[in-house]
Amino acid sequence: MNEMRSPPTRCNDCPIREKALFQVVADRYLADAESRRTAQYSLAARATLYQEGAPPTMAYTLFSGWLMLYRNHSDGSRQGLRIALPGDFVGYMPVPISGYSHGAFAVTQAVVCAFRQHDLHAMMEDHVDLARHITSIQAHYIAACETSMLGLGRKSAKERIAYVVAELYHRLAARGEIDREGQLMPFPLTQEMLGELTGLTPVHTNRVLRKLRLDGFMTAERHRIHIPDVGRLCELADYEPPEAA
Amino acid sequence: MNEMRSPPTRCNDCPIREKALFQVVADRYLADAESRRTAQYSLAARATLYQEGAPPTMAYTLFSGWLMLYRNHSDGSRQGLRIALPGDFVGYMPVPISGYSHGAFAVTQAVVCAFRQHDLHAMMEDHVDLARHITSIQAHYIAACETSMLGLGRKSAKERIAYVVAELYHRLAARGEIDREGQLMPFPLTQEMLGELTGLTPVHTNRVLRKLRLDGFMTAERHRIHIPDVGRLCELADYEPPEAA
DNA sequence: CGGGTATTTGACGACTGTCAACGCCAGTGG
DNA sequence: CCACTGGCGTTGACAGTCGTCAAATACCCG
Repeated sequence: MNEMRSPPTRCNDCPIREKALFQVVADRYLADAESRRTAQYSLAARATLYQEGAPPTMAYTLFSGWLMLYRNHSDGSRQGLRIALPGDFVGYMPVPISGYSHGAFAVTQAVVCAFRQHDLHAMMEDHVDLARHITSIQAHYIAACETSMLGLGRKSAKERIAYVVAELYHRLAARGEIDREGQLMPFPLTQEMLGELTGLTPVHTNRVLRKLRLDGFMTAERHRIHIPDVGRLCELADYEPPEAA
Repeated sequence: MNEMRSPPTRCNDCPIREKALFQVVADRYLADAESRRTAQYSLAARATLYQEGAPPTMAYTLFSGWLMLYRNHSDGSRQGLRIALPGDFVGYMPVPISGYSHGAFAVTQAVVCAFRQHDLHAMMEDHVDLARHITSIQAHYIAACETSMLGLGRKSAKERIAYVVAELYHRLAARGEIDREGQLMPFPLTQEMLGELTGLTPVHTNRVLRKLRLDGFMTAERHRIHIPDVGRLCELADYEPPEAA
């Protein structure tokens, strides 16, 4: 599918059991999953994982790195739909769907674990609640999409960018990827990608980032963002941090 | 929940079997469904079916009329997410979800059939492929949401409005609700609702509709729209009619 | 060090929102 | 039957956000 994708390898060096966030297959399915899972892939930064419209043969759990889900527009531009972080499950398409509804590419170098959709469907037969689990993952993705629609349709550029950053901050925090002081977050997205997620041009994204910096909300450096006051950023973004689990 | 909702009645006057588009419960589940289904509700135009954040006790199949799914914004405005047409299944939220991710209200007078979420979950245990069916409904909704995100983020007001109309045209056509000549479609949405769906203000929606009329794409009258050339409208909207089934 | 990618900035214009006012129409009550 | 009333649609003037075009700068990788 993409020359940047390295050949499949068995997951021996990265066994499923070590991935606390592996969403799809809970402990009870592990033996089953081990036998059905096909391979682990390593993706170079910018490599395509799957393309919009392609036959959905595989679904993936992200082990490491960031992915971006996107949708192409006929004018050549691209709308970012969602950033996938380690532990997220992407690319699942139930049977009557004949093509991926979106594309996915690696923002950073990334490692994914691939499942055949066919195997997942078979596993849903054997394990009733796996179906509910996948249904739940879909529902969470739906809620995120609805939130994005609200943002794209109603919020200003400043609020949309603040929202993307605030949400990523909390998703990273839940994974322990925010530093001790809670002000510095890794941020491998380019300004162009941030604009794709927020429906803005790269130029305007840059201007808004400057304004956010001047207003003291955040300082976007190379590959990371400093946030002096997360609460204030969330307030601007109208983002409600989820209840700590 | 809403004073405009009429008291529940049994479905005797509107048996499930007559609804060809009833998506959730295929023929094989009908006996089961009849016993579990609680009631049929009639909604007045503008009545709320369920509210964002409320405990998701019920899910609904729309029998007649139009619904609009929406999400409230903190500034008091509202983002339209999707129009539900007869046969559509709305409001399903899997177990870990504690509140509806969006609200729904009746655009026109409407009749829905209500299922307890609890019963649906139980039915998914007994009927394996019902789970897949619901998963598939979710996936179609996801694809629609992704398409909307692309529109809200990348398309002009003219294209977005054209898209909503073109999509509704084809969904109505599939239900046989377009007249013989294929140019006149029912359209109960107010311009304000159309603006909510497209992320526009009512005023600008009106201006764009005028421009679409001047350019010969459509004539929006009271409760209906005339489309002289559907193909040209779809081209403007960048809408691909689904393969005729 | 060189070349490509990413960021930054300015000037300008188009698109869309805001505010305000008016007209149209259907339903209501006298 | 008619006046009233509220919702919806329409239009104008104006402002602000955001996109486009262009160019310069900064940064990374080889």
